[in-house]
Formats: sequence, structure tokens, C-alpha cells
Amino acid sequence: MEAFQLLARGGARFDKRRFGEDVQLFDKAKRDKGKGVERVAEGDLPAELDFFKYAQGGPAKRSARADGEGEAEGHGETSDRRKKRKLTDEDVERTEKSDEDDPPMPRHRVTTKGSNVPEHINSFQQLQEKYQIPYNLLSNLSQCGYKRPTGIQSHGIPILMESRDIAAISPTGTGKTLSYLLPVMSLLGSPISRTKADLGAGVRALILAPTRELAHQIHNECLKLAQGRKWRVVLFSKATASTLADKSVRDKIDIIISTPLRLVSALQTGSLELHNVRHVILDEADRMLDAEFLSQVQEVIAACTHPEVQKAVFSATLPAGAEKVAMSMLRDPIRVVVGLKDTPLPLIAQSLTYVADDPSKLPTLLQYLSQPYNPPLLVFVSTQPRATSLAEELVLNGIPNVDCLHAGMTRKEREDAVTRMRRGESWVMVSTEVMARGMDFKGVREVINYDFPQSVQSYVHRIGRTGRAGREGKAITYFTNDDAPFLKTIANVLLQSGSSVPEWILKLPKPSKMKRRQMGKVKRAEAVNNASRVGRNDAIKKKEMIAGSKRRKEKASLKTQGSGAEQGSHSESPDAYRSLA
DNA sequence: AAAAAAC
Repeated sequence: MEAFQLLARGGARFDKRRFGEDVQLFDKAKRDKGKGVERVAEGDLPAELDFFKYAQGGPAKRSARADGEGEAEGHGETSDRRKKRKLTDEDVERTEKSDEDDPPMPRHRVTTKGSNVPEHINSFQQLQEKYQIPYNLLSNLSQCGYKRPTGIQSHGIPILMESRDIAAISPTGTGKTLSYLLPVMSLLGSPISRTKADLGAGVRALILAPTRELAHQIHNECLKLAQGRKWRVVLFSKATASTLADKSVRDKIDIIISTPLRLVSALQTGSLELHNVRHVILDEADRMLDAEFLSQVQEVIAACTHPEVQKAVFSATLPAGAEKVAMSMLRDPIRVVVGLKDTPLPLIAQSLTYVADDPSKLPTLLQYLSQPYNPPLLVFVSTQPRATSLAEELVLNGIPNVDCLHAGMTRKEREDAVTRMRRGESWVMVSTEVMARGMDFKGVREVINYDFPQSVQSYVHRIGRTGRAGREGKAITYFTNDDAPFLKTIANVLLQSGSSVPEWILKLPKPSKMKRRQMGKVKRAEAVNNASRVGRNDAIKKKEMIAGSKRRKEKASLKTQGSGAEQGSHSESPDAYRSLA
């Protein structure tokens, strides 16, 4: 019992501290209310996140695509133009209108598939009437500023409440976490009570996420909903795992939130049983079901032997292959798709920027950072060393408040980086794919794909770090000559979600054809590039020399075209691409 | 197709 107290307190204390921070920010935000027109309760920016005072261009309002600016943006937008951009009357009007009429979230078409689909709800209050959701949960909900359900919430929650399995696909930043936390906590009824034998002994709900950071974030959300009741919500880590040695302790846990491998190792050492688990949620389902995670996830699910275990998968993207695997795991599932699958939010203004080659990226970014921008800016790179060295380069070049986050860092370093980000202390956050999924930093207005994303899914999730909870966002993707084989695929995604793409990119040959043509020589070069540190690294430079003088000759001729920084409009294709057309 | 992340 003492051990349990320790666990509960230890876990809770730590999280209260984190949560306390949030509360602090939230309170501060309340005090600062009324500063800006477009700020709604949930979206209040704490003073720490009020970067507009630094960015003289003001909030980068998205201009209507119809006025032709969309085309210019990114490819051709000159620094001058970007600097001068101001709110137009039309923009202001739109902002005000959306505040009055529109829900905080954009409306999406919702399609459901499956047998006996429960009717969706239109308000959270309806949940009380229809499903007797505990009042405590609803009151915590409104405490957190949730007013009306988003698309996935209004459709997903009833499905889960009726104990059905679900595969839910909903765009980034549309409230998926709440869609499963609320019903799971409601179905669990009350925190485990030692007197009710029918609840069984042992963990009753399990939430799996692909990264530590995301698990942590889900835990925080869960604690918000858990306020006022003695829920045992455990963020599974090495520390908590060791306190579970005592079976009477682990039998009293309500919900575990964890990454798969952590859980698998606990299962293998016998320090955890999952036979009483009634709800299993896979967040970022497609990621959880890809090659590296699949066997771990399967092992965990196999350990959930309770006959009435409810399973649910959630993601913004779900490629056909992953969907098949997911569906095979679910029992009589209902499939809910909000908006278009594998598509970013139209509220994110996306653009592509040509940067010729890897060495040209840094000057392009520095040039960008010398202009007014909206911090915090999230910069994605492909590898850990590149994240570290890009962050170093930016610091050396005098960029203030640069941070870095990748999985090669220690647990504490990673936590600190996230904390700085949450507090608004980071202005430029350089990161790998760790940050690409699920992370919810409300203040992020801009994402830069410094290294080209390796898949449509990666692209959608990365840029989905902005444009959250109905806010606007901006995403810029650098592309080099080496990215040619994948450019068109990504360009189609931009097009699909309402951003514009230069004609010439759309005219590129089919990716498959180009891949065949280019792969052989490009692949090797890319491997070297990926390993190389950004900018300078003599050892790698040497390797690169060996890699082929042929490729360098190509590069040399391209450089004369100017580094991306001075690029004008790219309505014309760069030379390197012209030969592909 | 491949890196990252999971420990």
C-alpha cells in the first residue's frame, strides 16, 4: 500500500508540476484576454507565446488563394513582399466572421462505414443524456475550454460509448485524443474501487503511442480529465515500471499510457499483466502498425485476453496496408473518416521552395530567419546528427533561442526541450521525425521541412504541427535536385489541400518512372548526404568526393543558378528539373 | 524505399 502511495504520488507529483505549468499559462492567458480579436478561450496565447510583437509583419494571415498570392508564396514571394504583408480588410473580415459563425474547428465531411453506426452527437451535453457520462468528466471538459465537439469527437465518442471497435481517421489537430480519452474514462466508470469485485484486478485501459513525448502529452490530457477523482493514470516509464513489482500496486491502476517496447519488456519480465484490460487504443495507428512496431503491438494486444476488450485505432493518415492490418485486429469495426484521408488541413498554407542542393539549404534558412517570422518555428530534418548540427549552425549564426530535439538525446534533455517549447522559450526548434506526430504546440504557426519528407504520411504529420485547433498555419518545404523522384507526390498533396503548386512540377513525369531513371545514381549520393553533417564536416566531405565527381559536376553547374536565398519566382522549372520534363 | 523511434 505504501508502495502504491509512492507510485501514485510520485507519478502524480511530477505530472502535477507539468500540469501546474499548463494551468499557470492558462491563467495568464485569461488575464491577457482581450488583446486580440481572433483569440478564443481555448486558443488564448499566454504572454510567453505572444510573438507577434517580435514579428513586425504581424500574424501571417493567409491571403485568399483566388487573389493570386498563393501562387507567389513560397516559390516566388520575395522577402520584400513578405515583410510588407499586412492584414487586408478581407482577412480581418474573415477572421471576425469565423469567430462568430464557425465552430472553432473547420467543418469536414464525415463518412462512416460499418454495421449499426451509432448516431453522432452535436454537443457534449448530449453525452450525459444519452450515455450518462459522469458529470465530473463533463465539468472537467468545460474547465479545459472544450465547448463543442469536433467532427471526430461527435462521431467517434458515441461509437466508443456503445462499446464498438473503431478505426478513426481525422486530420491533424482536430481533437483525436479527447475522442478516445473521454469515452474510455467514462466507460471505466469510476476509478478502481477496491470494493467492486466485478471490475476485476489489474489495468483496465491501455493507450499506446509511438513516442515518449506523445505518451507524455496524452498523459497530461488524461490528468486534466481526471481532476477531482482518484484516477490511477500511469505514464509508463522505467521509473514507474520498477514500482510495479508489487502486484497489489499494479492491480489498482486504471489506465496505462505507454510506448510499445516499454510495455513489452514489462510483460516479458512478468511485472505486468494485461488480462483485465477492457480498452486498447492505438494512437498514430499507422505508425504503430508499421514494420518496426507491429510485432511489439501484436504482443501487447495478445496479452489483453479479456473477452470483451474494446480496440480502437486513431490517426490522421492510414495507408491501405496499415488499414488492412488495423481492420483485421478489430471486431466488427466502424470506420470513420473525417475530411480526406492522408490530406493536410486546408488551413495550412503550404509551399515548396527550390534549394538546388544540401549546402544551399542553410543560407536559405538563414535568409528566411533574417525576415520577420512567427516563432516558434518548427524545422524538420532527416537524421539526428543533422538536427544537432543544424541547431549548432543556427546558433553560430546568431539566431536566438534555437532548440533541438531528437531521440538520441537523454530523457531529461528531451523533456527540457519540450518544456521550453511549451513555455514559448524556443523560437526555432530543429527536430527529427520524433516531433512529427501528435505533438500539440498551440503556438506553432510555421513549419519548415528543411529535409524533404520521406513519405506523404510524414509530410502530412509534420506540417500538421501547425494549423491546430482551427488556427491557421504555414508550411514551407525545401526541395533539392535529389528530391525529384518524390516531388510530384508531395505536390499533389499540396494541391489536394488547397495550396497552389507551380505548373512545371505538376508536369513532371510519374514518380515511378523518375525513380527508376534516377534512383541508381541518386540513392548513393543521398546516403552520403544524409550521413553528412549540415554545412561542414571534413570526413564526410572526403567521402563525398569519392562518391563521384560526376555528381559534383552536376551540382557545380546548378549552383550558378543561385542559392535558394535569392531565388525569384519558380514558375519556371530549375535547370536540373527541366531535363526531367 | 528508408530513417527514426521504441529499450
